[in-house]
Order: sequence, then C-alpha cells, then structure tokens
Amino acid sequence: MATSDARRPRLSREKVLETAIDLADRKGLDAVTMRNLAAELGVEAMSLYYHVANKDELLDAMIETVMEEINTAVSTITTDDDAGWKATLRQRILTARSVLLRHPWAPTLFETRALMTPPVITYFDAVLGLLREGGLSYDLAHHGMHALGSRALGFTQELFQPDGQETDEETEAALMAMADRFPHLTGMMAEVAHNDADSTLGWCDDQAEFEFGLDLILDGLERLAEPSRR
Amino acid sequence: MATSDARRPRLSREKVLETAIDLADRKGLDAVTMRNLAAELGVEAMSLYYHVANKDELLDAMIETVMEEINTAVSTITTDDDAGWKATLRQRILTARSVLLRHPWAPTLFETRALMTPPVITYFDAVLGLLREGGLSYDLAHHGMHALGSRALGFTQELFQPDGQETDEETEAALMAMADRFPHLTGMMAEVAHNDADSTLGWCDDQAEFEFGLDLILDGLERLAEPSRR
DNA sequence: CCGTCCTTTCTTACGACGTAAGTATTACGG
DNA sequence: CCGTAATACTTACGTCGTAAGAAAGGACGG
Repeated sequence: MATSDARRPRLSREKVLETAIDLADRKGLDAVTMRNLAAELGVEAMSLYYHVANKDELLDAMIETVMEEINTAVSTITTDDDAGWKATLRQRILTARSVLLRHPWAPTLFETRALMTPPVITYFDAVLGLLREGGLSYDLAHHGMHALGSRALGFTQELFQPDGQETDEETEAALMAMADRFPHLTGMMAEVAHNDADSTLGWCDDQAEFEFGLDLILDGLERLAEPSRR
Repeated sequence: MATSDARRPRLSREKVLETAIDLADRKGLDAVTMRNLAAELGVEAMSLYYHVANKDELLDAMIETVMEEINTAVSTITTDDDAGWKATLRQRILTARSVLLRHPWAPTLFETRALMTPPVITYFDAVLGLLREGGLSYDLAHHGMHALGSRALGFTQELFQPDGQETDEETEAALMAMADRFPHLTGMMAEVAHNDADSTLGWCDDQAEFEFGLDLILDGLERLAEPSRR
C-alpha cells in the first residue's frame, strides 16, 4: 500500500560495507572485487560507486568498521579495577584479538594501509593510557608501543603457513631427512612436536604463542618501568 | 667474428630475477608487472614465461634470492665468540635487517607467502641454534621464535606510515587539537616529539625502535632461561 | 495527472593485468 | 647447409578498477 511496496531494499553505504566485510569473512579478501560485491548485493558494479569513492576507500572503510567493532568490544570489558594495568591491558588486547579472529583478512589490511583514523587513534590512546597507568614514562611507553607493534591490536603475522594451511607430514618428513643440515630445527621438532594433539609443524597453538609473546613484552616493560631492581 | 657477435645479451632466469629485484627496489613491488619487467629487459612479456613458471613463482624466487643475500651477509660476520649468544644473535638479526632495508618490498612478500624454502630454513635453524646456545630448552626456544616473529628476520611492519610517508604538521596539529579526546597520545607527542631532529610523528627512529623491541624480547628470553632469579 | 528535477542505478567502454595457445626466430651439432 | 631443440614473439581471452554518460525511480509543485 505504501508508495513503493515491492521496491528492492535499496543500497546504502552501510549495507555495502557490511556486505563487503561479510564477503571477506566468508571467501577471503581476494573475493572482494567490485563486481563480486555488487553481485552479492544484486546490483551492477558501477552502482557501488555512488556510495563509495573507489575501492581504496572501500577497503579503508572496512578496516575502520572492524576497528569500531574492536572499540565497542573493548569498552564492554569489566575492568576489575585493581587487577593491575598489565592484566587490564592484556585482556584488552586479547579482546581485540578475538574480534580480529573473526576477520582474518583485517591484519593484512592493517599492515598495508595507513590508518590514522579516529577509531584507531582512540584505541591506541587507551593502550597508551594503560601503559602510563603502569608508571611508564612517555618515552618508555612510546618505545613500548613500538615493541608491541601489531600485537597491541591483537595479531601477529605468522611467518610460516600464512594461509593457515596445515603443514603436511611429507614436509615434516623431508625436513627430518635433512637433520644434518638443520640440526636444531629437526631437534626441536622431534622434541616439541606431538606433545599435544595438534599436528606436526602446525603444532603451534597460535593463541598460546600470541599470549606468550605478549606477556614477554609486557613483563619486560614493567621491569623497565621499575626504578629499582636491575 | 664469433658466430653471433651482435646478439642481444639473451635472457636467463638469473637475469630475470635480478632485474625484477632491481625494479622492485627502484619503483616498488607494484611496478613489478610481467609486461613492465619484460620491457625493462627489452623483451616481450610472454618471453619471461620460458624462464619462470608464472608470477607467483617469480615472487617466490625474489624473496628466496633476498634470503640468500641475507644468509651470505650473515655468514661474513666475525662472531667474536665469547661475546655471548645474545650479542651474536642480535648482530645477526641486525645484519639481516640491513639487507632488508635495501629491499623495502621484501617484508610484505615475506608475510604474504609461505616460505619454507631452504635458505629460510637455514637462517632459522641458525637462530634457533643461538637460542639453544643460550641455554634455552627446545620448548622455550620455540616460544622465543614465535615471540620474535618477523623480528627474527630483521623487520617489523610499522603500523603507522606504512609507506614511509612523512606525517605532516597539519596531521599533528589536528591531533593536538583533540587533546581532550586523546589525552595520552597528545601528551606523549608534546613531550617526546621534537627532541631529536626527526619531525613530528615521524619522530620515531625506526632502527632504534627495532633494537629496543629486539632487546626487550632477547632479555626476556634470557631471563626465562635462567633457572634461578625470578 | 503531468512535467520537472534530484537521487540512484545501469550500460558501455577503456586500459592494465596474468597467461593460454600457437607461431616465428635463433643457435648449434651433424 | 640443414634439422632440431631452445628461445622469443604474436595474438587473444578473461578479470580487474573505473571514467562517462544514459536511464530509471521517486518527490513535488502546478
């Protein structure tokens, strides 16, 4: 009865962004092509350009959206107050990480493009605040931010198996066959691997490794912040 | 006199790789397109495919070449023996870094593609060896490798100004104008910046920051390796 | 009900990319 | 000199981002 009852839902910048992110989540960043995204929306490619300047702006907006998602997620954590700055910062970062785990394409984008956007600044300002709360000088806190790097945002680029591909047994076998050339690596694999259920070179529990590295840095910063105790 | 005196220098896999790397060094990775690279060699695009399976293989070979360059650079450092494992590892990593600084495109590639290639394995095996030399268990050394991440190879992806673009004064001014919204960030900038000659947000000395983070991690690992002294 | 005018979408087309398929050239051993 | 294998070129296809402009839709005053 309304003026345009059977009209299609109409495009909007929000819907474009939302669909783009969803598409990236499901099929990877490479699948986010203008034509693909348009098809997903039941629309022609060029129609997107009314809502988005170009693809670069689209990608920027995508990470900005994720960053906002992180900020809201982080804002809901009960701060437990006297748990100490380290615990608070730790949880904040792990929360950010949990959001990024739902958007595996985001880290790549974060590293690729400049991101001095308000949500990012907000996030980093809070991190910095927690470091200050720990008694770090501005100078030390600044170094600390650099030391954390992308870890402050909840991710590290894993050098091996970037695609999350499983390292197969034959690769491991091939490696073990060269025990003479790579004694330490093969030695490590022989000892460390197979302890838990995870397989072979994919033995590494990403989450555990992330937390280990994070704590290592936070502890190191705390130690540097203490005036006493060499 | 000779059978083919005036022949053009002829293509070869080595020359293709060499030119590709040089091209990336000079004009960035985006400039490394098959047609571009071919033109650089005075040749047609498809001619490259006789020496290289496809572009992916080309990129893989490029990082492999850089990795070999790192390995030879690292092999020439005088180990100074009783300087301690930390100092040795430190220098090894900084040497790797010095090579990567000549190939700014390499880090991106390193993070993008799987690189379980012999030169990389060789490198990491040596790093692992030094950690072991420091008395780390295989397990701790393994964690340490993860904690180092790309730092073990001599680089960290800088989150801000990924392109090495200078942060201009207006950006800084805009940020300072929001001192109420970002108190810590603006506070830090007011205090830390302008101490050295470097400008504004580009105040960060990448090399110094890298070394700070590296030492933080190495010290942390050393501490964990010591049985005593909590 | 009709024209007018934004707003939003579609059509068509261009140049750049990686590369498949097939053809021409070159070099060299006999 | 010629045949054969190695090397380089030609042509063409499908995909990408997107420039330019035409068409469709809705809103609104007459």
